[in-house]
Amino acid sequence: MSNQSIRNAGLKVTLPRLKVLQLLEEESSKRHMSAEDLYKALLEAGEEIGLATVYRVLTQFEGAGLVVRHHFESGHSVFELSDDDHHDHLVCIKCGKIEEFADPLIEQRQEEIAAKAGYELTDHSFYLYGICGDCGKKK
Amino acid sequence: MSNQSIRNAGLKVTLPRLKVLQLLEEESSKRHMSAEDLYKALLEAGEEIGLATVYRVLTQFEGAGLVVRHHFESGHSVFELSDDDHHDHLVCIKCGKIEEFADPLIEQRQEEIAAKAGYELTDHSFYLYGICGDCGKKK
DNA sequence: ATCGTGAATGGGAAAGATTATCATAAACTT
DNA sequence: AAGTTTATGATAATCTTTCCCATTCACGAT
Repeated sequence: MSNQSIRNAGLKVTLPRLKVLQLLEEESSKRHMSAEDLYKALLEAGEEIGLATVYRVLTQFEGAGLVVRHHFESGHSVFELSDDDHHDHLVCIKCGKIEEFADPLIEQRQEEIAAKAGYELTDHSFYLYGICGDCGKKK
Repeated sequence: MSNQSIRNAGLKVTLPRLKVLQLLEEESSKRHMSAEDLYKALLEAGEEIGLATVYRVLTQFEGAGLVVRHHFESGHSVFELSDDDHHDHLVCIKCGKIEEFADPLIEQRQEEIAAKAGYELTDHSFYLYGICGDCGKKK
């Protein structure tokens, strides 16, 4: 339950935090949302929340490992609920559709590359951009 | 010569374009520079140039394939002179040092992943973050 | 070398995303 | 239930990038 997730993250359970987390739980698998997206959606749902609070809460959630921040190409951040099994993203540059994938072979290769260069790997950012099947047809 | 590169890109050879390109040729292998970085460096070198021009020129260079734009994690763009052989980046999160690497195995795997999902791959963004050998010692 | 024209420039205003400020309101402790 | 601390919300501020437009520049023709 969202309630516990927030507590486990070491954060007080407040209404704004709950609302943001619940919305992410509903939507995050369908689409990746920006702070603005979440703010508007909550307003439309009749919630009273400030944009600054949404930004703050998202930053805290990110720090606590509850959500993952992505940059994609647009420059601004979008967020996704973090699940345990890591995955990367395949983004359609026409319609914006996002598919997720996991590839153990690439994961392993990354470690090897980092090790060879004397780096201790902490994180990575990996996005594939292309044209999805649907968009490819109707050119 | 920078002169020809600009012409080949289908752009008029102007002083600002020359200066930006030359600065990238000197610095780009050492560090990746933002529009602001380039602007300041040119001012300090006594050049008269406007910030808006730097942004415009970089966007044109990117479109012409002369430079590559990276987002890294900071949110703002940095630029690198593009060379023919593609490579990705390994970034130290402590000191900011950047190493380049190329891995045919990963390149090939990307194609396979995209194909399996029905996507036609157009681009990708791949960064590894870690702690470099130097920074790892002096913890 | 000079001229004319369309394209490029520079400076400031504008836009978009995000963060800082601070008085008010909401949480947890007692 | 009261007090203390922390979070919130509205707005201002900041940062990066783009837009606007009068002036200047590059380059082909003279």
